[in-house]
Amino acid sequence: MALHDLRKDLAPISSDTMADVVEVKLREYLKRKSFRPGDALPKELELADALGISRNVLREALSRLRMLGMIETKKKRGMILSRPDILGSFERVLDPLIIDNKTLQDIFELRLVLEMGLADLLWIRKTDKDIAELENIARKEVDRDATFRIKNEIAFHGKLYEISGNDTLKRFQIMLMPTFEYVLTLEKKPTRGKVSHMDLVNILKHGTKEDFKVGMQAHLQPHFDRLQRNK
Amino acid sequence: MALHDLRKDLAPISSDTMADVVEVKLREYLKRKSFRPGDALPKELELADALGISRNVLREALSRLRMLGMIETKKKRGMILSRPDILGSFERVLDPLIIDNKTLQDIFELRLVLEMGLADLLWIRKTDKDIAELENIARKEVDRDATFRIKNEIAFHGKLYEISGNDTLKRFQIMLMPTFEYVLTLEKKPTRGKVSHMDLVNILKHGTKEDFKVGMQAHLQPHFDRLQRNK
DNA sequence: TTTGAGGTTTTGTACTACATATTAACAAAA
DNA sequence: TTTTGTTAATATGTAGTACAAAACCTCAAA
Repeated sequence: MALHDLRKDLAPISSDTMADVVEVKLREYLKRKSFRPGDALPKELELADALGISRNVLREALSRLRMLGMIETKKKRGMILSRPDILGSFERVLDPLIIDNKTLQDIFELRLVLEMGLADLLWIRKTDKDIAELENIARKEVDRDATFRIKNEIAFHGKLYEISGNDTLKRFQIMLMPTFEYVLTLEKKPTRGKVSHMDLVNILKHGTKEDFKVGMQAHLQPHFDRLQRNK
Repeated sequence: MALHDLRKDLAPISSDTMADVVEVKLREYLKRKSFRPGDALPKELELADALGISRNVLREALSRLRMLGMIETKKKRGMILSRPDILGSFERVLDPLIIDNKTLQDIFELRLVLEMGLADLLWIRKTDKDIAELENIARKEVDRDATFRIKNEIAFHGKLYEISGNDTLKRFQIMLMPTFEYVLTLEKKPTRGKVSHMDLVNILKHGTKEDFKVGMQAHLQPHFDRLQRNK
């Protein structure tokens, strides 16, 4: 019988290490006991004893939770539960160089989707001050070289997310940006939409939300064209 | 002088553990040497020696990278670099119960933004088969109880993301869903938009992309109203 | 050619020991 | 009485050793 036929019937056994198991158990434990941020956790030896494992393994699992920001430890006070930074761990693995092409493409699209969906939030939160600052950014980019335009492009869209008043969203898009840029470099020719940043500013100032959606779509049209071509 | 005044001038010193440092160093090392997925890494003892640390500390750092999916280890073969699951670590911390309210709200909005920005992708990728399946889901939800409607709500929007053809996006929204639902339960009265799922299906079938954007906006209008109120 | 035995290597786990930082308690000094 | 200094206790951080377990290799035997 061929190997791949066998594989269908007998999947390779999953060999979780103790640290893997303990990590899950600890997370379940924290949840079940409904600890609140700031609450003190049992000490390492107690946990290790309770789980019937060495302090070594326990610490490997704790190290993971500590990386996620779920717990903090002080030398004598012991461990306390804390609020994880939900984007922190995401940031660690979001490196264009280690992500496969399919996922890179997915992230590229994800940013397009975010950009397109931003209008409703903007219209709820935008202020005259915001728009003035955005206009400042847009005004700077005429007649500058490519390097500057890229930096300004980031500044402009970054400011848009800032206006959305959503810190998580803003941080998220900042993290997505390098991947977005990276995918662009894979393409040969530079792409520019028919609607400029300044056009978008003017729509924000005098236009309607629907105008803005149409405008943003036109601004990003070259990217959508590419998706269409690779369909 | 008051304590918080002092804090402004003298920030508490950050005491990174060795594991923290080693984790960063390892990530830099992997990047600098531009390892490719599948490449074998030096063995633990060699790494520990090179870094001048105990195998213990090294393993705590490795444990983190292993959690992120950046490396895999086999008993004798040693460690190999692998592709991290970019959403895996995100999933671990995305629990409504341990996230602060501000971030919960941010995530709620994030999902709204995604939903609103989905139209362009849908129009590039949708097929008749997709729409038929979506219609099936929408048809089922008439005259059912609340529990069923929630499950169906998830199925419907899940299918939408599936049509987008973007696996990362789909997984992402599935992970966001519990948080979204959780925020909804914080609200008193249930909210229903003027545009139903079936309406959206019909727009997908016969309408334009712009119609769909307007429709989706109306569908989610109650949520945006709430944001507006809490402005 | 396949099977089996034995040896080797590398990770996985356990245990011990000690360093270090932090807290608490108490004594001493202003 | 309040502040400062000292000491002891304690939990985490780090190091080191030892061995188990799994995977691989080689070679011999069926």
